[in-house]
Amino acid sequence: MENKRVNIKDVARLAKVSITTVSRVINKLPSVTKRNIARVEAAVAELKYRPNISAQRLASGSNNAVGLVMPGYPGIFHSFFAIEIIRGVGHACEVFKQDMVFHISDGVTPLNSSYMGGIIFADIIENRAQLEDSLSRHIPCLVINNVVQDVDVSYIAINNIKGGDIAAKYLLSFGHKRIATVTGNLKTQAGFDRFDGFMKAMDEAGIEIPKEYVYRGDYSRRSARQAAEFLFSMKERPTAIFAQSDDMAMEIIAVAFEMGIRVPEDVSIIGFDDSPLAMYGPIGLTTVRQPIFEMAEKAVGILHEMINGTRDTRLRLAMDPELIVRESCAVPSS
Amino acid sequence: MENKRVNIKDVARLAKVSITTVSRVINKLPSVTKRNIARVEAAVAELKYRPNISAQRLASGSNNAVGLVMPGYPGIFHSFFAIEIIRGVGHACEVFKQDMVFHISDGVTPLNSSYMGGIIFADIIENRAQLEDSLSRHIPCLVINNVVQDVDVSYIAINNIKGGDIAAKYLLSFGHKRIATVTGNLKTQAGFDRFDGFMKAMDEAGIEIPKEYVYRGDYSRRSARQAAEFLFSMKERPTAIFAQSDDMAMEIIAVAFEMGIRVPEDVSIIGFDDSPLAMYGPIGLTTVRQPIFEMAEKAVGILHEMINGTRDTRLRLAMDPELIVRESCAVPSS
DNA sequence: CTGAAAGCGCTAACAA
DNA sequence: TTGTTAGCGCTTTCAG
Repeated sequence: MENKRVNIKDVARLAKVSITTVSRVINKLPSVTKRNIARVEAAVAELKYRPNISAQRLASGSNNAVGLVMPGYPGIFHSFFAIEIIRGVGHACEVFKQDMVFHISDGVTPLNSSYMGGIIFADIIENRAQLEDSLSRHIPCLVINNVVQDVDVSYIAINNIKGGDIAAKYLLSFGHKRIATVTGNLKTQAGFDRFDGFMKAMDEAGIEIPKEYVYRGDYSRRSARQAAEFLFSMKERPTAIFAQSDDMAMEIIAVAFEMGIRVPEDVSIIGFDDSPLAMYGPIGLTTVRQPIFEMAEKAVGILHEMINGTRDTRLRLAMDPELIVRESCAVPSS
Repeated sequence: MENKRVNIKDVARLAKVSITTVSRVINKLPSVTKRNIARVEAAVAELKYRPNISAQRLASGSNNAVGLVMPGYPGIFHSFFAIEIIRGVGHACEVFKQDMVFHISDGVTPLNSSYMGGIIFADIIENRAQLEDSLSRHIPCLVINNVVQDVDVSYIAINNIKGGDIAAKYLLSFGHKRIATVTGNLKTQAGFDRFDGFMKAMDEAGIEIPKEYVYRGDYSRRSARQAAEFLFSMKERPTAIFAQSDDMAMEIIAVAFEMGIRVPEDVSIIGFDDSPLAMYGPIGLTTVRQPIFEMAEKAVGILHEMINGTRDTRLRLAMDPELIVRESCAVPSS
């Protein structure tokens, strides 16, 4: 039934060379005559031979699959963030001709780390144990999307403080004074930092944000809807709102439409993410773009260097977000 | 530098048993005394030993990583569909303790199939060659989300014809007569089938759909917006619209709001997908749910059976979609 | 119930 | 440039 897999020996036999030569051709080592290369390639083609990767790894000791470990909390897979990471890592792996072993982590199941040449941890939340375990095995690890202080590991993060700052300054540039914000989950580093950067910039500008203008959301559309209904029904409505995710920003705009409030004439809205959603809808959403895809791509490159020993110092990198101007912000009319 | 990995021998030495016994404990084979199990486990813990998967695979001949190959066309990663597949496969792999090797296919790069015990192809579009190649190597393959006729391979698909039928019948149940549809990409099997099922049901019910009531979209929000603007500005407006994706349905609703057309009073809208987006927005979207996650999960189970020879007959399964009633449909007022 | 020994398919010295 | 040979770390008969 299971028709025996063709192996390197079969190829060697057919090509009338040694298995070493076949191995050399497969690995594109120099020092093989053209004639032999041709013979081997012909045999490979005829037999449809594919090297057994497990054997290659075992024999060579090398291990070129990059692991991507993502937290599995509900909702993450609907987030733009998660998708961009998968895309970025996947794409870079394609380029580096490495396999990507994808692991949705429950924080408990141990990783088959022997399998992976290196591991990228996206967002350390509950999988700190896995990270430390892998580290203790001397497997190259890289954390993305999180600034990690308490563990000696390289990371690439997004400068969310700067992101909050960018949003704040942009709103201020129009002369807004009554500025509200709908936060993401403040327990996450990203959520806190965006908020922090935003508030600091306001402070520096001498703009005071009253408590009622700070609505603690959780990135969900539901929370944004509640926030919008609350803010829009205030006696003294804000003239600008910084929503800490595009999803929330879009929901706020939707509520505004429903309530007959015009964007950006009556209220300016700025989001965060530059999700593709931001381009559609009734009005283009001005937002702060996070280079998630680029971060993920870069991570693979760095990991690559770590794996082949080109890099051994700890990397701490925070990538800067960028303002994307569309139509949802303007000077206040009131 | 690279501190030597601990291997099964080290564990055996420390536990004072043979490596065979260690292997047995690792693989949870019976026939090991409790005492020895304990000794081995202690040694494993102390040494932080992890079996080398490449060696395990090589020695056992087995190969338990499931490959997931997805087309890489632009936009796919923003689709609800793709995410659900990744989640479903990822989750099931976790359960079966298999690794998931994720491959974003460009249709050209050959797969490292020797790596995988079996492969799940999501949506055969441009990667037919890879599928056939893998098949010719006798690697268990399973196609999901596509009915495949011309290749002898098992598949699990969604019954989109039925889905179209469900949408049609639901709209008809309210007594709608002027019914329009905004199609997805009709070149895709899913798009065509939904349209087909819908039209047939209309036909059977004796309802004629004029040409202008069929707007050929492409799943994009942009196309939906155009469709909505077109349909809503007709002299004889449809009283109900079947949008062949939730994304498009949401956009149509947004346009309706902008134009002051009420949903569902003036126009009923039914979507397709049951994307999480459908739950938010100004009004709950009635839609047809596709069991994508379940399909992906099931695929892993089936593949598992194929891999260990429990199943060898070709499987052709189409899973039924299901109506999800929310608030966007009602009896026509005009 | 346990252990010795023979590979799994491949790479990497080392010789020739 | 090529081939011989010894493992890589583990599983799996097969004896004991």
